[in-house]
Amino acid sequence: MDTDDELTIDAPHRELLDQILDKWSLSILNELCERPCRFNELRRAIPQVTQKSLTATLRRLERNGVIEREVVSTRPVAVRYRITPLGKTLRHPIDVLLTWAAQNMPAIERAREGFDARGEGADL
Amino acid sequence: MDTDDELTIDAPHRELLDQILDKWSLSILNELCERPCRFNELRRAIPQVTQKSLTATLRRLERNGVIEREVVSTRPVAVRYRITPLGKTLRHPIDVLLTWAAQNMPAIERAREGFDARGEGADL
DNA sequence: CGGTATCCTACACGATACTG
DNA sequence: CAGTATCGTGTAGGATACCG
Repeated sequence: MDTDDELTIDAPHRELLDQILDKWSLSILNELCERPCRFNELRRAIPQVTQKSLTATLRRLERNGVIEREVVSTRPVAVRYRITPLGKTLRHPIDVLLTWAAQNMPAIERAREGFDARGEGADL
Repeated sequence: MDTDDELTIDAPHRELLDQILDKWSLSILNELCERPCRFNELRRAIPQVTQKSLTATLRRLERNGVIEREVVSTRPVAVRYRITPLGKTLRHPIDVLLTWAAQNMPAIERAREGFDARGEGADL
């Protein structure tokens, strides 16, 4: 437990994590880890996301090399997104994160209630 | 590797992760995992953060029960922040994340260059 | 020292309309 | 189907000043 970790978080790391842990990326990656998806499949899988945000997020993930965009020139066009080998290396970190969230959600909720009951952050 | 993960990301999970993986939380938690810190120690450790953002982030982390705030009523007051047992459970997820970032940064940078060179996202 | 209180601005994000 | 274009808004977060 005392792995003496000297990991720091410099700007490039922060920027990278911002691009991959942002509002929609986690859901998209989680989805694409299970199977390749077309654009509208993703929309249905993540109903809250708008076209615009989905497009933007997909582009960003593609730019970072974690997903791939393949255009099938049928009629009408089909576009299929899939995870890349690099993207697959994200699966473990994401799983760890989601598992943590699932396991600790109750404790977090209790903590919030206690905090809020004391009115220490009435404006949060 | 085929753990058949059916982890989904519903709103509460997303909200929770947003509060803990946001711009400054990772740096703060990473710092507090190593030692308790006073307010201005944290500012020095993370020079880019402003007072306002640091205060806000600390409050949010406190609300979620992952850090503790102890006021030492000396003259002038001292305030010491420390990680809680619940917060310590975050160390592994964070380490996994930072390790991933460190290991894959070069690959990501190459992917970005390739993408940008093709001009596919001239406006990103 | 460890914060609040204001003010301000960029940008993330949603809503809506249109297109090859 | 898979986007692009345009507009409008909320708000995260920086700059600055002040306080117990």
